Amino acid sequence: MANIEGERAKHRAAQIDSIKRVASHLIAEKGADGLSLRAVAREIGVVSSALYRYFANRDELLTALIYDAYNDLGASVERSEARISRSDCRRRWAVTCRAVRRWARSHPHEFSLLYGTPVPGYRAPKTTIEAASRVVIVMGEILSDSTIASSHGRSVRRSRDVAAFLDVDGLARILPGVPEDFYVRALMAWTLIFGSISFELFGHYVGSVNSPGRLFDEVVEELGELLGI
Amino acid sequence: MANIEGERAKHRAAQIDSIKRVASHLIAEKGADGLSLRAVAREIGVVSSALYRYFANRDELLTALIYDAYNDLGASVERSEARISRSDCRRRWAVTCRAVRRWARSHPHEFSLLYGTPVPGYRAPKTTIEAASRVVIVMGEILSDSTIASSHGRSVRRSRDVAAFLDVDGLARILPGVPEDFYVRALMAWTLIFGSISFELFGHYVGSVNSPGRLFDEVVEELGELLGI
DNA sequence: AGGAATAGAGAGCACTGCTCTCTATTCAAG
DNA sequence: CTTGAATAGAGAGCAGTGCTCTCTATTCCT
Repeated sequence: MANIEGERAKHRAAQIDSIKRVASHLIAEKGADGLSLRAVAREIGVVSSALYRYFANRDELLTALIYDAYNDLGASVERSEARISRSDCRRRWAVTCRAVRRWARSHPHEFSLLYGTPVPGYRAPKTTIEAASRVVIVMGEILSDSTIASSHGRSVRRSRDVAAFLDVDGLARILPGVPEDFYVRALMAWTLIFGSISFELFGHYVGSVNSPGRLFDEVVEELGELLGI
Repeated sequence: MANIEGERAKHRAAQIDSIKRVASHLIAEKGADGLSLRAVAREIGVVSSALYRYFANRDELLTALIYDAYNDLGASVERSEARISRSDCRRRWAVTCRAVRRWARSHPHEFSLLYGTPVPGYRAPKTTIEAASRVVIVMGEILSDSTIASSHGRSVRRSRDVAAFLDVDGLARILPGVPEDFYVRALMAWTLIFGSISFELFGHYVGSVNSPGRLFDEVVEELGELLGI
């Protein structure tokens, strides 16, 4: 079972790769709605029913592509961030945020797939969530490092018991060393970064923002201050 | 031409109404992807080709529904905000933001239609943009009123020349009396309010936020402070 | 009253996701 | 090495989609 050397197993892996590659191109060109199994089959020179040997249905293929896209985004952001000196938290923060935006702008349809309207009912296989966390983890590390380094006494609003509405255990794993008072602001930063990019890509800034990139940089800086980075 | 009294004109208006009503229900139940012209036709007891007498294609019907949804959201938010004393800007701000969230949660598919992945290529007929502005206008008025009332000297980051990347004319119309230094923060607030709701509805808070409502309230308050409301 | 505009019916085209059956190939165990 | 099982793909077919075209009945306007 699952003989990795067999001719069949090899062919299978290659086919799955082909399917995902072609499907990925289709999505990049025409968006998730434009992804048609029949078009994929046509492209790789096979009849449409053959695809069902590899993916039970369209949603399953889409889920696989979502997983890959999260990993692509994550890897891209990790690479950019890794190039910056660990001690320069401000720059790490700015570079990380800009890397997210750059990926989003060069993969608009994939970004929509990840952060736009969810396509299936739910799309929360555990592996997907894990892949989705990669960007968040990078951001969390920066905040952690900066908090530890500066032990700043920056005033944070009266904290209220954050444990009442946040999953403090989960957040503590992403934000080690960061006081709970900061959790709300950290979530705000995460949300606003992706919210800004969505607003830009989805056209909501048309008519009020001429250079979304400049605004984004301002937002990143403002958030850096709010977080004490 | 356009005789509003004629039997035909009356029937036409009624049919358009029926179509939109049925289509709206379909979207509310199954989302924009689940909207099928044939299903609408079936429901109102007419053959599918007849619908093309009223809407040139699916996108045009969708655009009409988007327009209506923007207006429904706008009217709902305006109603809530109007109930608060004009002088109590903090409360007006909180109530307005909560009204947006309440509408979004009771109309999740419509919210996705407006603020999720854009469906056609572009959807920017002028009337739609106008309808979309209603919520923004309410928010802008609150910020204006609070700025004028308090003439606070709250410290805002070095301003940079905002005119270089924002449409200051357009923004000045929405934010009369608000100094340009605040424009970036105002845009941040707008973006974060809708970004938070998107993250909640699209499932990105699963695993880190237990009560999105509580988090939302915190965010609203934090934004209020950032804006000096 | 008669010609023009309109609403709807109905057939049809090209496309979709998906299922089912049937054949050819590879695999793995005797 | 052979033989029976597992697998990949082909091909037909079903039910659904958006949309177009033609044809008929009704309303409108002059």
